[in-house]
Amino acid sequence: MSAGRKREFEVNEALRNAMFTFWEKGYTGTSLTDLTISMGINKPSLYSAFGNKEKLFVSATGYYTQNFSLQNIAKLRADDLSVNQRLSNFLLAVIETQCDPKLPSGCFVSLCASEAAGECMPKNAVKAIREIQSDTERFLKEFFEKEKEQGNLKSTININLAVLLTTTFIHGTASMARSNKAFSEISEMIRPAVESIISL
Amino acid sequence: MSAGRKREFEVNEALRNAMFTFWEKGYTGTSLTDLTISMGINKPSLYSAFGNKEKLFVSATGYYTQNFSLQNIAKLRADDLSVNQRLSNFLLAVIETQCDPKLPSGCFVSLCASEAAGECMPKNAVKAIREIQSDTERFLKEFFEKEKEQGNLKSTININLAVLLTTTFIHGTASMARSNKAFSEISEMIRPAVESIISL
DNA sequence: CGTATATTGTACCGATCAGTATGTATTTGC
DNA sequence: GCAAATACATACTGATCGGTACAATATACG
Repeated sequence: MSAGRKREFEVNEALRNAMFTFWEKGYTGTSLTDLTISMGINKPSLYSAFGNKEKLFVSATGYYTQNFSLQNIAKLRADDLSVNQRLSNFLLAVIETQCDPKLPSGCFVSLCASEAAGECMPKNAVKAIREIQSDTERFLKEFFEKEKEQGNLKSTININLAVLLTTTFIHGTASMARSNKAFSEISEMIRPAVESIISL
Repeated sequence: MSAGRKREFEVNEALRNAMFTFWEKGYTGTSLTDLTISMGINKPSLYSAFGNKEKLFVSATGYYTQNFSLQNIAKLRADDLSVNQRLSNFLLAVIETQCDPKLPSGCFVSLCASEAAGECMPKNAVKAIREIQSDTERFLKEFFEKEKEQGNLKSTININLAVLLTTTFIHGTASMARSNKAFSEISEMIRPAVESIISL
């Protein structure tokens, strides 16, 4: 082990809190002061551990992917369930996250992606968010393609449209959750949404 | 007419450009400098004509309502068309606006509503955005209720769910437009979306 | 014309932005 | 115990934030 004073905070825990702050306020809306407060450290510690605001944001997107995105995506892969059940469970998990009172409302990715279009975010921050989006699209595409191959969906299904309907629904529910619509109401939409996708 | 030097800019045109800037960058992301540039005036002119940034934003939401929201809502009221056609035309108009290359991408209301949840927007700005949202919900609710009364929808339809599905779809497509999805793809979703709502 | 009124441009205000220099405290290796 | 290395806390940087004071300019009305 190298010499030097020991770090007095958990990097991963600080990163988690940083991600929550970005999730709540967006990239531009989050100040360095917001971050140092939520992370419980001061600026020099932040800069030495994470580089700068942009790099911290990129790290935060990685944290989100590992601890939120991928856990929802996993719901698509429960082999013993029907297509309908798997897609429904996936959407339910997404909406639970969006409405969880212990988390910021809505969706971290959806919020920052909309912000990114305004061109007031640094390049690598935009890139990181775009990558989560394209990853999600790819996972959904693979899901629908596999189900189609296995005969669980119509052979005429338009897969690109199915993916787009799914992501559109997720971003829509994120917006509703962000506007404080109740989980009980939002989750009611899963059934009609899934049916319209599956019957394509 | 009162004495004094004449204003060298059109208030309504300046307001329009201010609204476009908020639409592009959100409330927090838009600086006074952004505004004075897009409006083609300098700060004292802005403050004398519009009060301050918050009041300018409130005025901008009014401009949006009059010139964008209400024009789309009008599509719901074409008496000679079927429910399906009216709702489809409404959604098509919304998506055309969201994807119009001459306008900022996505939806002004959706963007600012998501931003508002982060609590970095002044009170009256939040209030103005929330009012546009509740107005839209009220118009949609009236639309579905009237159609139900007239027997154009099932008597068992869940109207609150129909409204929520519609607004969720709109906010979802706004997010897609903001992520540069093509109009041709987004508009393809109208048919399945409308069918799932109408068949409730 | 002269005066009151309104808008303009410039230059400024304190506060906050992202980011850093510097000195002190703490740890390891020798 | 001492030197090198790392992290901490404080205080600072120039730039930009929203907002304004002030003087110059232009208009209407007496």
